[in-house]
Amino acid sequence: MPEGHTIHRAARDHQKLFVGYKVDVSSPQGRFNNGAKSISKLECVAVEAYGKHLLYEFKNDQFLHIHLGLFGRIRRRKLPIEEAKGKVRVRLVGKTHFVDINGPTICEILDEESKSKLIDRIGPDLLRKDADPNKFFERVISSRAKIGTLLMDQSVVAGIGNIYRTELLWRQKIHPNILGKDLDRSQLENLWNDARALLEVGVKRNKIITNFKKAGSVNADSLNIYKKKKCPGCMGVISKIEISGRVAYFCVYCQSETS
DNA sequence: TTGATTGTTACCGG
DNA sequence: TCCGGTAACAATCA
Repeated sequence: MPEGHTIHRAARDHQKLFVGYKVDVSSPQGRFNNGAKSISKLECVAVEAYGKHLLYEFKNDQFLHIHLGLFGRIRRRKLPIEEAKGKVRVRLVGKTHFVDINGPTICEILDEESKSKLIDRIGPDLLRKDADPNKFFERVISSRAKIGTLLMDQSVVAGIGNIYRTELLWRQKIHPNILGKDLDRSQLENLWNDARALLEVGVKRNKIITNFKKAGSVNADSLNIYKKKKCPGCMGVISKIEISGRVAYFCVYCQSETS
């Protein structure tokens, strides 16, 4: 379900719901990853997103760390509590609302030290003001890996997932198989700026939108080529390849393999 | 029942 | 050390 925009949107929303209040955190199925106990009635002092990781900070330097993985979902409802839908692994109960989290790959309680370690291994996050794009440029330019792989590597740049990868590379006319070291600085700056702009739209609209043609026109879809057959640019056939275990789409004509 | 899916990590081999 | 490939884990739906 999530790319970076989903997590940042949740962080902003949950900040309003939980910060300053005592929140009950429990795992209805008793399944925190590291076996830690629930957090009970501790004041929530911050909710932050780092890439696709969601961190709730409580008093006494306790952190609830959530990663939704491929299938995770977040449901937010007004109190009173309703019966859990599906397999709820984490439930947060605040003053006015409760939040159920289904299917995360990670749901664990961290201390300050392990939280710092986590943040250290996450690359610059497109949606954070403190992100340093130079770290992204340097990693890519010195790498022999494909740009299609690097964009999905969250230690290189945080927030991009499989759909944005395809759409970004198409918008910038870059073939996913081009190696990082073969790209130039301006291409990387364009990638960074476009990625950030697209993710910000995603946060605002709660939807991945990479095609901004007016509704009513022939190509009014919100995506350009992801899972599509025809390139809206040249009307050519869209190709598929697997890169880092996920399917990437590209246009042979618009995205040249030689940079 | 099978396959696909907006993700990540550990481990191994080259 | 870097890079690619594979398996494991998570949950739901068509």
